[in-house]
Amino acid sequence: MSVTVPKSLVPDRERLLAEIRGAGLRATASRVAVLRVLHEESRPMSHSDLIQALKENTWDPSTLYRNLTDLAEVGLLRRSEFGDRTWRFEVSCDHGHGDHAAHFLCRDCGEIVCLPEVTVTPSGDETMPRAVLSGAVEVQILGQCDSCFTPAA
Amino acid sequence: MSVTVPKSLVPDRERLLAEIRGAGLRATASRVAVLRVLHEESRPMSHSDLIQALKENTWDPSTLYRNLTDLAEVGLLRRSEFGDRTWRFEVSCDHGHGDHAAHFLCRDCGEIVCLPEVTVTPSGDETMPRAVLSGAVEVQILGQCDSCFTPAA
DNA sequence: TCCTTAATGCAAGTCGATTGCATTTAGTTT
DNA sequence: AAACTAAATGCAATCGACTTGCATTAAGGA
Repeated sequence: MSVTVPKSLVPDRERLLAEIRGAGLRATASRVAVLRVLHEESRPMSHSDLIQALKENTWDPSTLYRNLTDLAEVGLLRRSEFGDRTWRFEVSCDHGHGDHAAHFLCRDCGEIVCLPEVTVTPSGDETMPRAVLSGAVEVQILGQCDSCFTPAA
Repeated sequence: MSVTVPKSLVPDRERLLAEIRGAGLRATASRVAVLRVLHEESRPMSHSDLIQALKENTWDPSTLYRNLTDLAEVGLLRRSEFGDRTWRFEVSCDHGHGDHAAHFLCRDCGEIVCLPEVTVTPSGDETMPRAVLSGAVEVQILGQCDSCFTPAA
C-alpha cells in the first residue's frame, strides 16, 4: 500500500529559475538543486537532510545552509523549528496552508505530520494577541503520535 | 499600568522541600533555588535565564542544567521548546493548563505569552493523530505579537 | 554519627547554526 | 563578446545550547 507522489508537480528547471529570480535572488546551481529537492520531498527537511539528499554534489555545507536561509528569507521556503533544536525547511506553498501552517509533532519519535487544516479558537479574548485572532499564525501541536501510542503500556 | 504579582503564591521553603522530596529527588540548595525562581517568575525560563536569575550564587551551569532536566523529568517542571532552539522550563501546575498547555510565541521579539485556553478544531478528521482528537496535546502558536505589529510599516 | 548513593563541580566534547574573508560567478553593462 | 560589480561560494573558525565523564561532595536514611 504505497502512495505515488506525482513528480509532475515539481516545477521544471525553467520554473525553478523563475521562482528564484522572481524573488530577487541569483539562480545558482545549488539554489536550484535545493529548491528542487524540497519540491520533490514536499516535507520539512533539515540542513543535514539536504546535505544527505545532495551528497552527490560537492557543495559546501555552509553554502547549502545559506541557500536555505536565503530562500526562506525571500519567502520561497518556510523555516520552522520543531523542538529538536534543528531548523526545518519546506516549500511555502505546499500543503495548501499558506500563512496558516499546522504541524503535528510526536514527542516520542519526532515524526512531523502536516495537518490539513485546524481552527484555533481562543476563549480568553482580549488578552489574545491580534495575530491569533486574525489567524496570521503558525500552529504546532505536540503530542504522541498514533504509532507511539501504546494503550496501558 | 502594572500588575502586582502575588508573591504569596510562591511556596515557602518547607513546601518546596516537600515538592522536591515528594518527587523522589534530594532537596539540594540549587534545586530549591531553581524551583523557587520558577515559581516566582511564573513564565517559561531558559537555562541562561536561570543562570542570570541566580548569578549571586556560584552554582555551576551544568548543575543548573541538570537541576532543570531532573525536575522536569519527575514532572515538577514542564520543558518546552519555542522555536529558538532553546529549552524553556516552567512550573507544571501554573497557568491552570495541565496537560493542555498553550503558548503564543512572537517570531520577532521572542516574547512568550501563556494563552488562557484555546480549542483546536481539526477539519481533516481521519488522518488526524488520536492525540489531537483527544486533546492530549500541547499547542504552540507562532506569529507576531501586538508590540511588534506595525500597521503599514 | 556513619555510610551509601545521589548530586555537584570542573573540564571537555558534541552538534547545529553562524560568520569572516578571500575567491569565484551570475547577471549586467559596455 | 569582453568587462565589470555585486552577490554567492568555499573554507575555516567560531558560537551557543546542550551533554557527558569522572573525581569529589553532601543528602538523608541506617
